[in-house]
Amino acid sequence: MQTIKDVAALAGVSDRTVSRVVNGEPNISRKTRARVEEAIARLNYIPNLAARMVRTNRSGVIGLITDVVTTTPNSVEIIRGVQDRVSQSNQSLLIANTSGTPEEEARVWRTFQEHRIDGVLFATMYHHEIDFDPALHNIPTVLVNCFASAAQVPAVVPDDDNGGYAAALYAISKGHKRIAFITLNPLILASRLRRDGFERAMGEAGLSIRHEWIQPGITGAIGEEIMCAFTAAQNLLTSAAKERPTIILAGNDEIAMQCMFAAANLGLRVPDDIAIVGFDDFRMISEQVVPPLTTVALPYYQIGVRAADRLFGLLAGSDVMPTIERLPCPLVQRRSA
Amino acid sequence: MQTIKDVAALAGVSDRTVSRVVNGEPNISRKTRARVEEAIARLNYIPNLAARMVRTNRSGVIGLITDVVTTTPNSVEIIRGVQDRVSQSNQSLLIANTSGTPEEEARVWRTFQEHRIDGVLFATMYHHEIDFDPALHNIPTVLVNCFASAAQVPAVVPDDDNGGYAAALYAISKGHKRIAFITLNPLILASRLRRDGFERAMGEAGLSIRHEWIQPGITGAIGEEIMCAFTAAQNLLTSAAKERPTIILAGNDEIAMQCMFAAANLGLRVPDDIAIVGFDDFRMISEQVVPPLTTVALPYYQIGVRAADRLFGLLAGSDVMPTIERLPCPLVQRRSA
DNA sequence: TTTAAAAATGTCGACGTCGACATAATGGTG
DNA sequence: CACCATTATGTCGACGTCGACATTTTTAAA
Repeated sequence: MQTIKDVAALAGVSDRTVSRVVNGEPNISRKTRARVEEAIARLNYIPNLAARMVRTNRSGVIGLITDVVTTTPNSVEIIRGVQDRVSQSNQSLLIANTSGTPEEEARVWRTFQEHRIDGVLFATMYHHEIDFDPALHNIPTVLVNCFASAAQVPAVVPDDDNGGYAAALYAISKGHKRIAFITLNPLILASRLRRDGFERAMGEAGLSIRHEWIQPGITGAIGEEIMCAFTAAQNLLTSAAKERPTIILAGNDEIAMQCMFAAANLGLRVPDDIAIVGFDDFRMISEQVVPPLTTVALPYYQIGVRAADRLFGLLAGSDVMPTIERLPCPLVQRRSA
Repeated sequence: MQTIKDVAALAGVSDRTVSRVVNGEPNISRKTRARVEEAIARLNYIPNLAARMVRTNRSGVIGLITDVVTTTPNSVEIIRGVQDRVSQSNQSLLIANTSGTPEEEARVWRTFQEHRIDGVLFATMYHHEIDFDPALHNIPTVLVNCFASAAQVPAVVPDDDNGGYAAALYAISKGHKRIAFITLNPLILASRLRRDGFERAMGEAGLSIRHEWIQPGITGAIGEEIMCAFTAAQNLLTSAAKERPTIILAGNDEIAMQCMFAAANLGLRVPDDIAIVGFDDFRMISEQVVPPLTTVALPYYQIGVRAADRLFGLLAGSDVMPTIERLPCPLVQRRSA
């Protein structure tokens, strides 16, 4: 592999001059720069970042730690957002996965420290609170899709509460009065937040909430969830037309999909007999279901971008935002409501 | 940050001895090792990989290049497989994304070369043939979910053909005679392969293929696909019971889902009136649809693991497999067929 | 033309680690 | 106890780059 010295020799200048050209430093004569660039091209010289790193003590690498990437496939969008932002700053992205176990997590942090990572994005695939002690790792960190209320760690999360609010508001604005809500697993934070938003909107609109119309669509301990949205929807929809809700807000798109199946099974048309609104905007479902799903979008891509953005801010010593930043979940109108 | 010399000073040995302990080299006396480890712990010393890299000229980092991660969320499984295998070998994973543009791709290769990456996994999110000139990059590379027939580049891909075969075989084994196939976009390689497998099985079973029962569920140029599976299924299912297929094999799970909606709309029960088999096993769909979908699983996780495995083989100079390795797509039995 | 300021280039060494080699301590053997 | 084979530890320098500083060249003002 060619080094800066080979280039220097060929161009007939000192290695330091080549270094300057490579790093775009000022005060290089036009002629010298041309000669050096010529030599670089001829030798196909490629700088050695490791060497630079040893010298400068900055790696230009950001680490992304994820827990169980697998559960929510759409959280790839977070990765994509992060990546776009990171490569825009000419940095690189090292990723690692804790599989959810503390041992693995420790190993990952260790590896990152060995790489002298500039900063870390710690992303979870469910929006939830975590135990996080920044002092333990000593690397600037931004939490993604999770937060630590004890410590003052910057975090970027979706605004589930306002998402639920938006869904309810939309239903109300369309004239619905009989509104049901099939929630996520109550053990999940997002479940509570989305429902809170829903109830807030209902309250503000002066609509009463019928408690038998708020049903969990998922139950069971985390890791062994049981999907019961189909049954819940079936129950909601079997009563006489006058008695049943005219719209179901679903805790997520899978639940919404099951509602659609329940409706179809009962011979009810969506959205005419029963309107349905999802949550998350998992395209694979929301766009492919028939009719396509009106849903509240989780801004995963934005979250990734913002998180990386804040990390760079942190590194530059200029992160000014509130510690926990909530990104809006916009309603995406399609045809199911 | 502490260096090996700080540790050496504290332990009262030479830096070289510390290095030996850190790297687990033999011939260190029990006592010395203990003293050094004590010092390491006390100082919280963490080796500097960059420095090691400069010295040894091996980075211990594998690069993963993906194209548009976003389109097929489930291909995260590939990443997860790669990651598990890579961290098992105590290497790290640098990932970057080309967004599908040649400029970005060039940039990514360049960055990887600067990092002196040991090897590259080049993954595409659709199974297809690519133009790939290994001489251009000069880094050991394994292709993932794609292949280059011109050059002799190791590749790991799903065996779509046998997947289609398995689906058809399953249908046949269940006594179905009237079998329809709603394909992927004919422009996609997987479409042809899956269909080939289907036709092979039909041929072997002596069943004739009714051409009006093979319909595309997706059409249009790549990047602007139009989903028409719902309509296709509707057409297939509106004829009288004696005249219509008893089972539909779908090109993927989204298509299968649309078939289920079409069936429901026509008042047909799955699987009693019409059985449906998907492809891909996108859990978000296949497990959540009602009834859950019998489908052919794309072994994405395995593909990731195998690809990384082969890359390490390549690096160790011992990759012996056939250039293009096809991983089986097993049928996952659920309740839609 | 002289002169000072600015621009362009060069010299040297350090970053943290480990390879090559040298040396010292230890343990058996005859 | 001398001797040699191990085993254990140390010395030195190089890896490729860039920071600090020095030197030379150019430019422009006096």
